[in-house]
Amino acid sequence: MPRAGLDPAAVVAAGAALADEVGFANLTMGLLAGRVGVRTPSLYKHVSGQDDLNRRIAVLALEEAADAVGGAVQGYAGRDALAAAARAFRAFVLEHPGRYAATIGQEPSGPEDPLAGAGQRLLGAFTAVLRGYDIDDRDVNHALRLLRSLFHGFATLQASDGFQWSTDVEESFEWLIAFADRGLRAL
Amino acid sequence: MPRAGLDPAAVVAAGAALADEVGFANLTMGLLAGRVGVRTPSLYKHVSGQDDLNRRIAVLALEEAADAVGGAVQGYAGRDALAAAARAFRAFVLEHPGRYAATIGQEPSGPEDPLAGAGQRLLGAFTAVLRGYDIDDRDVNHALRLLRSLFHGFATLQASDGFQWSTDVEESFEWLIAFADRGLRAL
DNA sequence: AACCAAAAGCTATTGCCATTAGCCACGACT
DNA sequence: AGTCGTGGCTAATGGCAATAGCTTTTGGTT
Repeated sequence: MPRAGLDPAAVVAAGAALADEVGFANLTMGLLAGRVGVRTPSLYKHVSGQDDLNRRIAVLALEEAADAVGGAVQGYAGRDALAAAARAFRAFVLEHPGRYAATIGQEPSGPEDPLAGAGQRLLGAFTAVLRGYDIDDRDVNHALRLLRSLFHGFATLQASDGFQWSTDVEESFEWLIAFADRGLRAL
Repeated sequence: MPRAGLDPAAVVAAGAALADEVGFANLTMGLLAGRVGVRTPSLYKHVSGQDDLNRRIAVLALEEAADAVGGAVQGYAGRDALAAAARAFRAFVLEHPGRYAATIGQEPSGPEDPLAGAGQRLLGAFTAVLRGYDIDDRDVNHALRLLRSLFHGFATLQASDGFQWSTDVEESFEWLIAFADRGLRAL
């Protein structure tokens, strides 16, 4: 039996890719094992179980999302930055619905949890967007939560194809960006 | 063996209550059976399986949410209506996290699906809120999606205790309502 | 009042999935 | 060449969903 040359990172990456393909809810250890060319119990040499796998996928997703949003914002400010961040975030969720779903309902066990760090990085990317607006210090946290709620809500509703989002979703999203921009400028 | 006197509605109601208590992810057929005083296979006389149960819980949750929001809005208009709807929706999600979680990721199979009808009712309650604002017909749908995204996002992030929402979540929520109100009035 | 069919329970069983135990081969390093 | 940790394997366990098939209650009909 030749070695498969796996390591935790490879297993997690494959798990994330598989989750995107088959849906997070349908990600099983057996399916993942088949994908990486190994029998199920062998996966336990790299991750300690399904919970661990899920958490690691969530961390990966948050880091990638933070990179995507952070990268998209580079060189922009104000409305342009907001639009870039929003589009990047939504694109990420739609392209990687499985790994993003892994982040829902995960909460960091403590400040040392990698999940907390990854979450902070994503939040930081949105904070950068807010710096382009003239917002009172007291309002920054509220505004941050607003943006997070708005984008998370829109992306997840669309990803689950919630309710007859039949047409012009793009248009609605652009409208939403404009709405948020007007509101933030008016503070 | 005395009959337990169950019917589908009772099973679904008990399932929803149990989901609120133990979390939607931990709702199992065995647990529900124990709760209603019956052995597991007997549940299958009332619901066709776990998927069916989940969908029915989701329908119940959407109907209840629609009732809560619709009722709260009665007699109010404009900002008052918006605030009432927002608070009612959030209160519902926080009081019934399990059944609300059942609605996430469910998509109606067709226009005949009860899930579609229940979703429409909830949407209708929010539409009523928008009537209190002077919104161009072309924008109504966008605004509806905005509100749905905003409230869904906020509620689910808080319910999953997303990111250190440590304190002053109430304040953030009121801030968010004010933000949306200003934006809608400015249209 | 007796009867009977449908409904609603039950036990037993199957099969899938996560997880653990314990064995064995590969291969890097001495 | 020897050795030892790592990463793979088979086998087994336990939980859960689901199905099969039997039995009892129940409510309506004669």
